[in-house]
Amino acid sequence: MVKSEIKKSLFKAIQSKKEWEEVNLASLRVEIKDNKEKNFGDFSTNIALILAQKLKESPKKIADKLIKKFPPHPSIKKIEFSKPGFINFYLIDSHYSEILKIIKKEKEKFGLNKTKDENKKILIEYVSSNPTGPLHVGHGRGAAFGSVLSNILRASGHKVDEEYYVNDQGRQIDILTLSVFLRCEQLLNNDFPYPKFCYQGEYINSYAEQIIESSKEKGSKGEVFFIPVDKRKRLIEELKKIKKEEDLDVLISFARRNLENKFIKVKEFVLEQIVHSIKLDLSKMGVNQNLWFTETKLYKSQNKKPSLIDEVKDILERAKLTYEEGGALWFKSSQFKDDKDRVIEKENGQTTYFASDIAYHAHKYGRGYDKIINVWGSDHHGYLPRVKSAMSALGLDPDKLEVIFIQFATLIKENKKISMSTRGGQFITLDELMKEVSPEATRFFFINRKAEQHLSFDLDLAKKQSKDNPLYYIQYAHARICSILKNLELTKRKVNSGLGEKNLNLLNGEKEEELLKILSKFPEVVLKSSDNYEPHLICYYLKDLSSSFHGYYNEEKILVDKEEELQAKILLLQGVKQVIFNGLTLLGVSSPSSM
RNA sequence: GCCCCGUUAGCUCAGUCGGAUAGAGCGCUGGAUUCCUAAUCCAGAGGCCUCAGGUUCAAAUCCUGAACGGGGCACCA
Repeated sequence: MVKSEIKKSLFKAIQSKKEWEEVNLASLRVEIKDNKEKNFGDFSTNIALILAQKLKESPKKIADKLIKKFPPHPSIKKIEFSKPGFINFYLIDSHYSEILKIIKKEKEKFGLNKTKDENKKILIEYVSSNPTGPLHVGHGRGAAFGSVLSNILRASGHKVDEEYYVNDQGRQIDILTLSVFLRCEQLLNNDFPYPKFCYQGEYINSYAEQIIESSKEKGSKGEVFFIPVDKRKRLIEELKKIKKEEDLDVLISFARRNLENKFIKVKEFVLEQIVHSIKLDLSKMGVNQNLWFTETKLYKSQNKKPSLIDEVKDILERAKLTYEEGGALWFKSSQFKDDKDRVIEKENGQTTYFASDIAYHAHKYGRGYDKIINVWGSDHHGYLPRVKSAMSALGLDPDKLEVIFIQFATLIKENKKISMSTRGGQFITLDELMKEVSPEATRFFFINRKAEQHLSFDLDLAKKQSKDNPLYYIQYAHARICSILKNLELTKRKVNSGLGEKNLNLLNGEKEEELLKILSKFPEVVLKSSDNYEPHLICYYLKDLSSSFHGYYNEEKILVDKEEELQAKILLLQGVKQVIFNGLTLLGVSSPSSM
């Protein structure tokens, strides 16, 4: 926070010089940086170097003038010029220890941004996996990312809604329903063929069994036929003819015709089951979206008004941004920023997934958010230009929509990659992963890498209970502090914060200063990770803090006899404990008091 | 062919809107426990920041090109 004050003061200093009137402050890319090297003070700025170019004056001269004009600041001890043109700021010794009073006061709110002028209303949509099967490892990364980012954005003062978009419409769901039907038939007649293009997962069988069970209960005596007996032969013949994926469409319409409302009922049943299990998996991981938006909603017309999908179609048509070709309806997305035009209504009259997405995103815009964030798998990156094109076409600001692409995750076990093909049901589900390691570790390890990086999730490491495992390392630091505080109680000594606050100057060891410095950086780290959508920064920060604490712990005895020193140290430990807690809470991970 | 992401120590990865001597963990070598949790700590070795140009007072960082790896280019979702 001192940094922003330094920047302001520097600008004031510039303005106070007549010969520098022309300088455009807004265009200056001034930075105030933390110094790694102690000899250069606490902060440094490059302002003199930047101005040197514009003013055609030496950095030294500029720096000298700036230093002279720099208004006094209670936390700044001295300001110095240093080659080749930096200005270094040295803070007074007590500056960093003051942070302990602030932490003490703000407690779990420390690190949260309180500036209200930049608060935004944000919608963040993530996971949104098709409800055609359980979540797998790839979805887990998106889930952890979206959830933690939401926490962080909230911590920075924004109002955040978390949403899951359920694709409960369209062909994939029909294939899913068909798959369940065919499994039912197969369970009742072993010789019934099952196409390889249908869903293969074990969960399909389980749904089929449930359906058969419930049909039995309803009175039909044991033997249940879903397809009318006279049609079964025909169906088996059709099944034998299936050569490619598209051939399934024949079966779907066959099933729809002959099963009538049973098809819809089974579809609804299966969807409900799958969505339920998705919600369950997510909540196990601590992911709880507060909004669930179904694609079906886009197709329903209400109060005699056209459906959302018809509405956007209509707008595009009236704007003459569509045309017919080959029996399909195309949107002229290439007029905006897309490589080619895209189909919104297929030859068979069905609208495409893209059409749904236009309507869906238009609806998001209509809900009054300042920022709309989507978390997508990196394999969808080519999809973004067409969605943005559509938003532009509808007269909406495409920049309001921001998409974060998450790279793929691979699992490592015993130093070997585990292959994860979704085909053939040979994939590892998120639930299995959480059973193998813990839900907490799952969350942490997914966040512990920036989104653009491919992630190797090392199962053995995530289970390890040693410093190799960064999560345990951090949690252990927290537990250690709790243990010390407990020991203090056992010796019948009491915490006296007032005395501690008066003796903060005793925290002058090298390790203590380092800890104080790290603690005071926490608010910046939260802000930065929020501004740049980089939750991983919190993980790295907490590792740093924990490492510094463990070093301190090994070097110095905390529970010393001298009361003043003891109380100051306790205050420091409480600060570290609080910040670890606040950080882990942002990550959605617990802070155990004993391990 | 076009587009997105990556490439930093033996391995896994950080690296501030370009800034002063490039960082951590693992692994390796050597050490630390009569004492608050050794589930820990300390020290050492280990670098052409993939390559080649360019911009700049200053490049791991920005621009151009190349190589390698992952992903994407549907009337699928």
